[in-house]
Amino acid sequence: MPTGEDARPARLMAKPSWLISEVSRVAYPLLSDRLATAGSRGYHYRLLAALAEFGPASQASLGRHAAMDRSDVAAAVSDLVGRGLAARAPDPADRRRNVISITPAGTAHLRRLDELVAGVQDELLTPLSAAERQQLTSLLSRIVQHHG
Amino acid sequence: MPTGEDARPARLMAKPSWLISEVSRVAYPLLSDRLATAGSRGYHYRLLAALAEFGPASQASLGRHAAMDRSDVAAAVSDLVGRGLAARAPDPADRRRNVISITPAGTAHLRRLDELVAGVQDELLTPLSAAERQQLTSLLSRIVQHHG
DNA sequence: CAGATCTCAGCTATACTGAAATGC
DNA sequence: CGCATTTCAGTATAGCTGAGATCT
Repeated sequence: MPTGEDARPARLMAKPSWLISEVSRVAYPLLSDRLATAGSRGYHYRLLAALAEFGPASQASLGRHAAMDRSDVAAAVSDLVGRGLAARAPDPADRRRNVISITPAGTAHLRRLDELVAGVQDELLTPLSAAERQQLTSLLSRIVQHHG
Repeated sequence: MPTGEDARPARLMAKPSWLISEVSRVAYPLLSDRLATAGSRGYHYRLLAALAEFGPASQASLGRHAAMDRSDVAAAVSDLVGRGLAARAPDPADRRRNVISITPAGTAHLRRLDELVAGVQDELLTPLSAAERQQLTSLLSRIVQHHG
């Protein structure tokens, strides 16, 4: 094995879509492992965040806020309810719906997850200055908004 | 449903790791669908790129260059060989290894995939100027290099 | 012996699809 | 009727793990 095998094809290194997927691949286990220390996954954090910021909502509405599929919302909400972090109740005004709400324990849990997630940002963006992190966030936000 | 349900929790929108995964989620079907028009997937492009730029290599070496798992390399190489885009031959110097090489048809196919992938970059980065695209690429590259 | 390579079976999480039952 | 909601079963992919056989 003569030369460095960690080298990547130049074709890939020059493609933003490749870099994005590589950073995403780096970020995923960082986030996933941290959340796991609190017995949670990304879906749980996203749902709790949506519940905390937008208030009680149906599962369908929740899925739109948290950018999750209806199918995955159902399963993840059941997890949260099972752990006492959220409550599921029938909607008296529309009996097709469940109204999901965050519990006090859920709010406390979200705060804990917030700290874990903040730590991941620092770890992921270590090589960037504060100004560069802001720049990156801004550029990515515009891409996300455009494809919204 | 009073207010916009496309709104995302502020907690998420402020997290680079979330934005990265969102952009990655947008980019994936763009890339995947385009490559599918040529009967290929991301793994195929990455392998062909590594073969074209680093020359014939063992599957293990190929996996390191293309950032792929040994297991996935085996399956994807079999795909390429089956389509005549790569060749698999035993290494006379080390009989544990297969030497994988790109064929002329593989080189031609790679050129075609290159055009498709280039189109995806434009589509993904539509809202950004040329300078901003360069900036984004640079920031992402530094993150990737740091976590290499 | 340790260590590398290849193959295969299987696993997890994300993301998604289809269908059915229920209700507006 | 059309449409929305929930639930369940199932699919696909990327990425990864473990085990075993082979070879250096």
